[in-house]
Amino acid sequence: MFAIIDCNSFYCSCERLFRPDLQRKPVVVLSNNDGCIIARTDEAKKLGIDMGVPLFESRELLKQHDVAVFSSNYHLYGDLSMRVMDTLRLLADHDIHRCVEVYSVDEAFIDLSHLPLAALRSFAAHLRDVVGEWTGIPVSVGIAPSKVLSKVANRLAKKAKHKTGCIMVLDDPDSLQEALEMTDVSDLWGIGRRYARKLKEMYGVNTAWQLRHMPQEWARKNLGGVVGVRMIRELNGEPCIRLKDPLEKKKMIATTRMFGKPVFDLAPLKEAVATFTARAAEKLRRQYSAAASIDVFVVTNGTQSGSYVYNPQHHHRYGILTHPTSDTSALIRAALPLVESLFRPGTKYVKAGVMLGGIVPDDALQGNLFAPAAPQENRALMDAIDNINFSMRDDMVKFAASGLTRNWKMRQEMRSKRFTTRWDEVYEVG
DNA sequence: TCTGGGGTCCTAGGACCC
DNA sequence: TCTGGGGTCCTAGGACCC
Repeated sequence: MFAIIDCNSFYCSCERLFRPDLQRKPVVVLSNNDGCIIARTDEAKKLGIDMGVPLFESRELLKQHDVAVFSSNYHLYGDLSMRVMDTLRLLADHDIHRCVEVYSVDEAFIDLSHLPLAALRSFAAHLRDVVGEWTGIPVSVGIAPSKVLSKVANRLAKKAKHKTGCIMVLDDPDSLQEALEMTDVSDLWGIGRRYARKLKEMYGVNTAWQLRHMPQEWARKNLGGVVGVRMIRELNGEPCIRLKDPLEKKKMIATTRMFGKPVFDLAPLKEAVATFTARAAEKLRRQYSAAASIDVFVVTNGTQSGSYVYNPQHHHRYGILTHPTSDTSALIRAALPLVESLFRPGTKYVKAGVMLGGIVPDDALQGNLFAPAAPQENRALMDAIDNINFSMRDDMVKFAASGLTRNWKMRQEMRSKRFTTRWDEVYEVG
């Protein structure tokens, strides 16, 4: 059996921790750049505020109902996420390295195959209560024989909080059938917009229960090959998607941002890309990896005539490094010529980003026959910079190419304080 | 005026090899 | 003039996730 533990309205719950006055009030959190709404409490959902809608479209509604609006505060959410995950690991401690998979900032799977069926419900309640007590974050728990089914359980637990106490265990055929009949295919983990539409319009498959009875060979042809086959098997209670090893490293590392205001010149564009490269390199070093390729992209908002149409155009270019590296200066040296070659004067740029690929462990760097050996002496310098930036303040030490002006940086007008990670912003009591 | 950021897995198809 | 079969590696692009 698998459990999925999911924090309820995670970002909003984080904000509420430091604003108890908002406990029963509608709260929303905005995406970077205060662009759109990416988290809502139940109260906000009830007002008809949808996920992902642009802020400017819902301003009226928010004002009308006195909704509390926050810019996203990733320092805070990241720190609270760590506390929740640490708690889960502690509670599931029989094999600390294999049994908890942190799936996202607010979700974790736990492998419960060692527990007797009769113990599942009380274990779930224990998780919910202890996490709530220690971190202040409310969570929902779904338990079922496969990951896909546990997500189904979790969703239903959350939908009827008062009835379920945020816990649902699907451990017998009847409860499983009932749950799958109540679940629209579009609400399944792994069925997105496109497949949901295809399933309904072409095949008349509307519920998870119906999908469960489709043949595997049909799924192989029409639902993304082996991905579709796995979906059918998971729905039938046969686990096909294992827990991921927590030591696995990322295969791609990206840092991308919308600009606070549009950029027209090469200089700030280069500054931005250098800054993103430095950030991506930090992430790379944090997992003890090196990258062999770098991809730079810029986004223009397309042609604009008459009424405004959001029509982003991506342009990218990539370079291969002579040998894999995690050295910020080497990566910036590779990135800047790519920006230069992408740049077109007179163009309005709204976003840019850097993606590192060809990621390998940095302790086993393969030599390049045609290039000098990889310079590793910068590693100590890089570590020093990382330590200073982590403990003192963001970007206390940075590369000159990153610039000092940063006119392009994002807007965050309604950000709460970083209560838990910055001494000068720590929460004050009475 | 204004629309996030960071990932994963899979498949098809081309280049290349023996 | 004829023109196989089996494999690997890489990239682009599609679909999905939170």
